Amino acid sequence: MNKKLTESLENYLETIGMLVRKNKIARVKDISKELGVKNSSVNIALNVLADKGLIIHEKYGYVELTSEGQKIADDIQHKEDILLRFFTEILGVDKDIALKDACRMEHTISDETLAKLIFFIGKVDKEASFKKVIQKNMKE
Amino acid sequence: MNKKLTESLENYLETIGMLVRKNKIARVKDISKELGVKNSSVNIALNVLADKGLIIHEKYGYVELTSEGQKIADDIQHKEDILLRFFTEILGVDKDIALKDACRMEHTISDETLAKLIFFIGKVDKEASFKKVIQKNMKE
DNA sequence: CAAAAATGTTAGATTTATATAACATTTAAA
DNA sequence: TTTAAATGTTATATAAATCTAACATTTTTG
Repeated sequence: MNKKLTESLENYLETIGMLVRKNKIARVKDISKELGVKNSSVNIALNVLADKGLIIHEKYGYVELTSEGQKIADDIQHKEDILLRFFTEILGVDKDIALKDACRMEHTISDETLAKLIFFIGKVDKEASFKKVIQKNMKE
Repeated sequence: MNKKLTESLENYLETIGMLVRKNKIARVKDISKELGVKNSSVNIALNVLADKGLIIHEKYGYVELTSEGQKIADDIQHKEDILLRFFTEILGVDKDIALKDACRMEHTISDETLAKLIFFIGKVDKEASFKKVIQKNMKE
């Protein structure tokens, strides 16, 4: 029943989730500022997300995530977090660049590849010797 | 002067490059089959690419890459290759899934992150002990 | 509280990428 | 070598995501 969202809609959901976490509320203005688009574009996207049952948005009011919308927002944020950690902690990519990459790739990475990344990071967290070997090899 | 191509146009260029490599020539029909779109869609994309000076396409004729187009096609293919190798050889992702991921991420990975992946793979190639440690930690 | 400022919404336009359907050209085959 | 099949092109339509500009509502402030 749940067709895949577009990258754009995923970004709206993720941004709403972040704003609610940070400010308790999410407003059209904040979403547009965060994503670098116009209020009118946000409004159109919000209507689509509301139609899909992923947010609640009363006219001139705040935006809230439904539980389904929250789940998707969390899922995307999780993908971003994993990719960011992998790029910075394992590959040693500069943080700003790593974040930009993560924000783009979070929409396309498969569950399988994500699981492998999680496994990899988990191993590095647990096994100090593994971490050491990687740091040694990835430096310079 | 060279604005970034859309993901769609990158895919067309990459596909043309692959077909020329494989069959010596690239035809509209083969491009549409490869990308799962209609001939008419291919035609429109070819007009755009020709306008940008990336391909040569005479009416009812074969499609050729200009040297600039070839360079871009090679660049994208290289990104795909690196991502595919990383996913399969380092992370142990199933090949089919890894290829799909690579085909999507090749359009968004930054040069910096790509360079780190290349470095990582290069180290694994050169340092047998490094490879061993990864294989041991990534198994099961 | 009334006016001004800020914020939100709607209508209509643009761009990109696709499709279908009709038409044109080229290639293959009877 | 003419006709049928395959291939390529064009015209027109649709969907998604954005924009600008006009309008509506809410909030702030003098």
